[in-house]
Amino acid sequence: MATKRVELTEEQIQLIAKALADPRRMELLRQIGSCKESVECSDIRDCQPVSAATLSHHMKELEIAGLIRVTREGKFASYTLKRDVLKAYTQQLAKI
Amino acid sequence: MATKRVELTEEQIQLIAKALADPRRMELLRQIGSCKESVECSDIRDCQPVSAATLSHHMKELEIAGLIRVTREGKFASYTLKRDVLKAYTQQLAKI
DNA sequence: TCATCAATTAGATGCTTGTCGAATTATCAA
DNA sequence: TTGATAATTCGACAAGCATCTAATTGATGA
Repeated sequence: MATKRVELTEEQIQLIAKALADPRRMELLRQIGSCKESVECSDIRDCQPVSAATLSHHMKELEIAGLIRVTREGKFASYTLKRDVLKAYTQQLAKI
Repeated sequence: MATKRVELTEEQIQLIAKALADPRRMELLRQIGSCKESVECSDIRDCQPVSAATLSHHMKELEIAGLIRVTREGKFASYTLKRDVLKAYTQQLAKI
């Protein structure tokens, strides 16, 4: 899927900036982004020394910021990077 | 001055991400960036509803992150955006 | 139906941080 | 030298947040 143009509100920009401010979330986003397709929650838990509760919390922050899409199948959750949103954010910053 | 290539360490990336996470600092950076040349501290105080102490604190954070350069002349301080650093950050993000 | 497992939510805790007023430092003019 | 002004630093406080364990929800297989 080609990334499409996204317009970010000021509120979204702030949510994204905050989401990226935590090192763990930055790392999570990188891991998700490193995969062409989606990444399963359990795969991430294997790599991050953090409780399931904390991981869930961080994923929610990334989702609220609009940086990832969460899809659930049965018991399992998986995540994909929304590249168009990340791109819109970097372009917004570059305009400064 | 042409912006030159800058390589950011992981620590610097985190400092920048944190610096951008506060709405007030984001606003400050925009104001500084909106000026071709440097911006005087007093000009900023006129626009931001914040105490001198708080302003000084934020400027220090931006400076530590490497996003601005602070120059002092006599009693006065002025700030310039380090565009090469900001650019390096956005490029780093875009690589995700 | 029941036990199990994945993920989320709830509640608590300790650390970080944005903010201010007051004190301090540094500069300049009279 | 003294007084005024610009900026920073100090000390304190409240809000926010990353983290955990425990409890809950939801799905699957026996």
